[in-house]
Amino acid sequence: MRDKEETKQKIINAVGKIIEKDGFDKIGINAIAKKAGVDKVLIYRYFGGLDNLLNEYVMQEDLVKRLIEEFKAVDIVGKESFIKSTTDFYIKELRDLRANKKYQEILLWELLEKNSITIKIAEIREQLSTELFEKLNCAIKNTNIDIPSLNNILIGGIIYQVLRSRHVDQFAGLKYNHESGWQRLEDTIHLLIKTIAEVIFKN
Amino acid sequence: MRDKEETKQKIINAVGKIIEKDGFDKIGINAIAKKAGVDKVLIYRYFGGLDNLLNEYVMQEDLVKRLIEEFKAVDIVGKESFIKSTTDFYIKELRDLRANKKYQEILLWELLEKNSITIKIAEIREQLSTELFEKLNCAIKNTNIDIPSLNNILIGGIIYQVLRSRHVDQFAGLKYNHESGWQRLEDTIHLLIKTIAEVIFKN
DNA sequence: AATTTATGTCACCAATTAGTGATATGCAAG
DNA sequence: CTTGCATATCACTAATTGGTGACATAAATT
Repeated sequence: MRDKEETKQKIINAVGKIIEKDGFDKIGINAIAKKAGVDKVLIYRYFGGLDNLLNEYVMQEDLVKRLIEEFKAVDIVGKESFIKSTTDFYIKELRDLRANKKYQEILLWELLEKNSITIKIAEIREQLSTELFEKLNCAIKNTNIDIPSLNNILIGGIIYQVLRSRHVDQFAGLKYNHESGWQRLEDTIHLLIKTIAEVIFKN
Repeated sequence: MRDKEETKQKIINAVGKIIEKDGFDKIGINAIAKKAGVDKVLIYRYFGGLDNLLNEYVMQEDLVKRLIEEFKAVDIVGKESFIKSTTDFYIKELRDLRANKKYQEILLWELLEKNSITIKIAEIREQLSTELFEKLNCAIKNTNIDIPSLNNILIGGIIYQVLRSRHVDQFAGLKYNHESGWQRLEDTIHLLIKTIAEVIFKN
C-alpha cells in the first residue's frame, strides 16, 4: 500500500484496459479512476491531467518499438529480394494490426483528432518511413514508380480493411469474418508487389 | 410559424450542420435542438429519438444516389476502356470524398460503431459493388487477378489517405496539404491500374 | 514519541447529458 | 367569440462529466 509508483502504474494499466475495450475517444477521468480502483484526484496530482497521462501511457506501450523493428527488417538487394522483403513487410503489418486491438485504436484515434499524442506518433512514423524510402532509393534507381505514394495506398488499404472489419463482416464481397477473405487480401498484396517489381526491374 | 414539416426540416438541417462541423460521434439531442433553435422535446415527438432522426437525415442526404451514379458510370469493353473507366472511377471517388466533408464523416462513423444507419449504408454499398463486379466479370474472363480484393485495397487506400489528411499534413513523405501530393496519388492509382491491366489483358 | 510530509479518501461544485410531465400558445372549426 | 387541437415551450429529474478544497491516514524524519 501507499506506494506512489505502484498507484501510478495501476492508473496507466487502467488506461490500457479501457482503450482495449472502448477505444480512445470514450476515455475519461472518471472511468480511469474507477477502473484503477483509485480516487480520480490522484490522476491530477500524479499526471497533471488526462493529456499527460495518455502521453505516458502511449510512450510506455511498445508500439513504437514494434514499428521500428518492422521497418528495419526491410532489406533489398535485387528483384527477388525486393518482392520478398516488401511483401513480408506489408503482410506482417496486416497480421500484426489485426492481432493488436490497441494499435488499431491508436490508428483510429489519429483519424479522429489531432493532439499532442497523435502528433508525436505521426512524427515517429514519418521519420521511419523516410529512412525506409532512402534505403529503397539506394536499391532502386531510375524508376517511374512513386514508391511513397504506392506505399501509402497499400498501407492505407491494409489499415482501412482492418479497421472496417471490426464492425462490418464483409466489404465488396470479401468476407472478413472468415480467414479466407484475409488470405485473398494477402495474395493480392503479393501479386501487386510482384507486378510492380516487374516494372521496376524491367531492364 | 407553427409548421410541423418546416420544424422537422429545421431539425434535420441542424443535424447536417453539426455533422459537417463536429462529426457523428459528438452529436446529441441537446446540441441538435440548440442548433435548430427548437425545443428538444420536439425531436422525441417528431422523430421518436436520436436514432430515427439520424436515419431520416442519412436517407435525405443524397450520398447513396451519388454512389450509385459513380458505380453505374463504369463501362468496360476492352483493355483501354478498362484502364480509363476504372481509373476515372477511383480518381472521381478520391476527389469527391476530398470535397465532401459529410461523406468523410459517414465513412469515419462506419469505423467507429455499428448501428442501424451504418449497417444500412454498408448494405447499399455492398449491393452496388456486387453489381459492379458482375459487370467486370463479364468483361474480363479467366484472370488470376482478384478484382474485389484489389478494389478493396485501392478504395481503402483512398479513403484512408483522405481521412488521415484531415489531421496530419503528410504521410510517408507525401504532402497532403499541397495539391502535388494528391496528384502523385492520382498518378499512382493510374499507373497501378495500367500495370494490372497489362496482366489481365496479356493474351 | 512527536512532528512533518507524502499519499490517499471524501464530499462537494458547476456543467452537461438524455429524457419527461405539465403548461402555454397559435390556429382553425364550430 | 369560443372551444378544441396541434404545435411548441418550460421546468424539472436523474445521471454523468471534469475539476477542486478539505480532510484523513500511513510513513518517514527529527
